[in-house]
Amino acid sequence: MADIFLLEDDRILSRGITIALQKDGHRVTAAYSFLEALGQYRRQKYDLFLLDINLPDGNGLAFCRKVRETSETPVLFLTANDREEDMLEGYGAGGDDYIPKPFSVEVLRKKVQAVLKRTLGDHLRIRYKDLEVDPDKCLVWMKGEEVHLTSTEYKLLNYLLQNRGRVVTRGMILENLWDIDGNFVDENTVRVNVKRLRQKLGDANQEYIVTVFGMGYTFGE
Amino acid sequence: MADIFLLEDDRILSRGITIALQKDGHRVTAAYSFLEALGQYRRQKYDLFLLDINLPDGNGLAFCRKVRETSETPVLFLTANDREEDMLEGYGAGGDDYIPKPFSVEVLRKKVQAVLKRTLGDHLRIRYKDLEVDPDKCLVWMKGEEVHLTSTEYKLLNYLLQNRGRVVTRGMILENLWDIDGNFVDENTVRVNVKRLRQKLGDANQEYIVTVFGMGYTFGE
DNA sequence: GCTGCCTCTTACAATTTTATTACAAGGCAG
DNA sequence: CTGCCTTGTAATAAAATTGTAAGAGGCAGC
Repeated sequence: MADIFLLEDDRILSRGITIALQKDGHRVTAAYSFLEALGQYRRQKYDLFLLDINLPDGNGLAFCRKVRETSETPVLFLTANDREEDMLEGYGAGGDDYIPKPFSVEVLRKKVQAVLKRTLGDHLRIRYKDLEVDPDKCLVWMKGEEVHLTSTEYKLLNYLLQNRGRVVTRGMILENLWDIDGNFVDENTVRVNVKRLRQKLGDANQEYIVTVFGMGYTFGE
Repeated sequence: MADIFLLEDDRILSRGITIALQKDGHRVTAAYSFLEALGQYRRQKYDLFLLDINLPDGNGLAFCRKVRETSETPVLFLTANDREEDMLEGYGAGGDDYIPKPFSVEVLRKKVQAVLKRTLGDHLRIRYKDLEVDPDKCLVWMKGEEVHLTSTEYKLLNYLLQNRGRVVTRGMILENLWDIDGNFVDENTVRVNVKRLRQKLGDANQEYIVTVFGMGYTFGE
């Protein structure tokens, strides 16, 4: 299961690719033009970019370079088989592989699978809307931007994520995140930390951490 | 995966070779003239030199001798097929093999692969930015300069490298690098050793060893 | 609107965590 | 033994985090 960004102007082909990949459990975000892609791709982290090279209003290669400026996310190019120079340039722009058109769905799935296996491994990231959490690195991203959290904030976020769909009271949070050894901590402590977390996540409107009046907090929804 | 230095004045050919080798997972640094090569090649360690013999401003053979003064790094020559004397001279200058022009990309890849297999074996060097580590020889280079590390520092660096992408706590480091036989060592020991390592690596800005406040350390990123 | 309760927000000081430095004990080669 | 290098400890400085308290803002019931 991975997040895949697809840039392909042929809508019918795009639809086909999307369906094939979704069948494999991936989430696909499709863009149909260079400009649209530029506007969209930063809104979330992706595990793989699938880029058509020839676009009516730009070039997939340029887009690849743009991606490469800030990340190592793998890139697969879709290109007409007879345009060998495109293929070569694809590697030049930092692409990981290419799929010559026309291609069978099987080839596409295999290539995608291979790249994902190589790059993701068993590495698992948690995503919700524009939020992304990497439990291994203890890193958090919001709209693609890395957000620095303190360990308390990180633990708090993690706790809320693990209890998604449930309302957790401040008491529960205190019990789980603060070692209560007779050393009492004010419940307001939780409020302050929630506030700080919200601030760092840019979550003024409680899209992520939602207050349930009289109860506590819940994540999302 | 290896670092390859390419000296070839024909830019189109150079580009093609670069792309082909990158496809095989190698990193290629290209120089287009004798002088440029002289200035560049010391900035990093390479696993293989690919040298054109005929250059407008110098000679690949001379460059090869220069390389041979300080290292045993393998050298492959690119030479026009009809200049047999070049080929012979190539071996004289310390070259390991030659590839007659014009050559197909396949031949190039095979020869490169063969040489690397022979010289590197499964020997794997770790590189990150300007840092290079040879786990077999326990040697470390920074910006091409060898850095002397004590065994503790080396073990520490290695541990961090092996856990790249993960945050390791001071406790984990202690458990793994210090034989805790009831003989307790202060956690600050780790801090001090990290400090010493950073100093030797010239890593004042934590580009390599990054502190994760409240957690521990992580390598890179 | 008013009241009482719940939640948010803010600034600040205390605490915790990390970095730095100096020093002394131990080890090893000559 | 002597000198040099390594390495842990402890003390100090620097940096970052975190709890508290107090006031502001909301919400529900009346």
